[in-house]
Amino acid sequence: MLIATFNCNSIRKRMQIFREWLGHHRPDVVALQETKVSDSSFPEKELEEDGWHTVFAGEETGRNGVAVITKHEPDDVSFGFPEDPENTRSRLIHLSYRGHEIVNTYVPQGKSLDAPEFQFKLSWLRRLLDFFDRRFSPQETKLLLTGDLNVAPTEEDVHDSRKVWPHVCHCRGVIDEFHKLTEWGLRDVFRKHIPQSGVYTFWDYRVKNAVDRKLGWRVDHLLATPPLAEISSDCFVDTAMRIKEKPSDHAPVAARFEDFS
DNA sequence: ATGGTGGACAATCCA
Repeated sequence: MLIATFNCNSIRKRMQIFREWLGHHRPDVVALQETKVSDSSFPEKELEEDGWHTVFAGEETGRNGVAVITKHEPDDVSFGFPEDPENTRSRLIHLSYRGHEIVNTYVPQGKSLDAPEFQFKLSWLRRLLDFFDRRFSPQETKLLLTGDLNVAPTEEDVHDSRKVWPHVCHCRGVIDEFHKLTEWGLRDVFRKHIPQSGVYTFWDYRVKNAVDRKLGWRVDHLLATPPLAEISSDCFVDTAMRIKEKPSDHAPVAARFEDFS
């Protein structure tokens, strides 16, 4: 079973290379972030024609937006945090999928350390943990938290930790919240398979030749509870997609699990 | 050098 996460930075702009990617990898689940499209304009039909099931939640303004593409019909779907579903739906989708709980989120970037948006980001990470703790058991649930978490949790996850510190994606506050999630029971599936530093998932468009110069960040994650993490067999960043026409500033990250699909 | 590029929508806002 192959599960991927991809901040596509506009699904409409990325439709051509994304359809090719789906056809090549035939994943079971793809979590998308920053679809940047209202629900009425989501390119549902093309994906359906290729045989995919799609759930999505966007905004009329064209900001944020998340979606999940699946090979089979999901068993259950919910949007946003239960206490505030309307205001949080464009950043969070939860699927029950063939014995797995899959949570796709686009964590707020945070703007700057002194901005109210940064407090919103910290509260988002706390609400994620609260959501999991109320509903799931880390030792029993096959839970995957995936998406653009906007957290580079260690110095191995940014090109120059000391240079960027403190950054909204790489500072004490967000790293502490990330650790609370891992202490609760979520394991970093990427790090299980890729121990070396310098493998990234995001490169700022504004930095010239950022990919070649390895000036990236690892902010897109697949975190799994032990029953799921222990059956992962591989994880990779698909940098091939980055050399296509009109790439996103993020690359897809995918993990394979020895499981039914 | 408070820049740079790309995407949303249609003057700026966000990453």
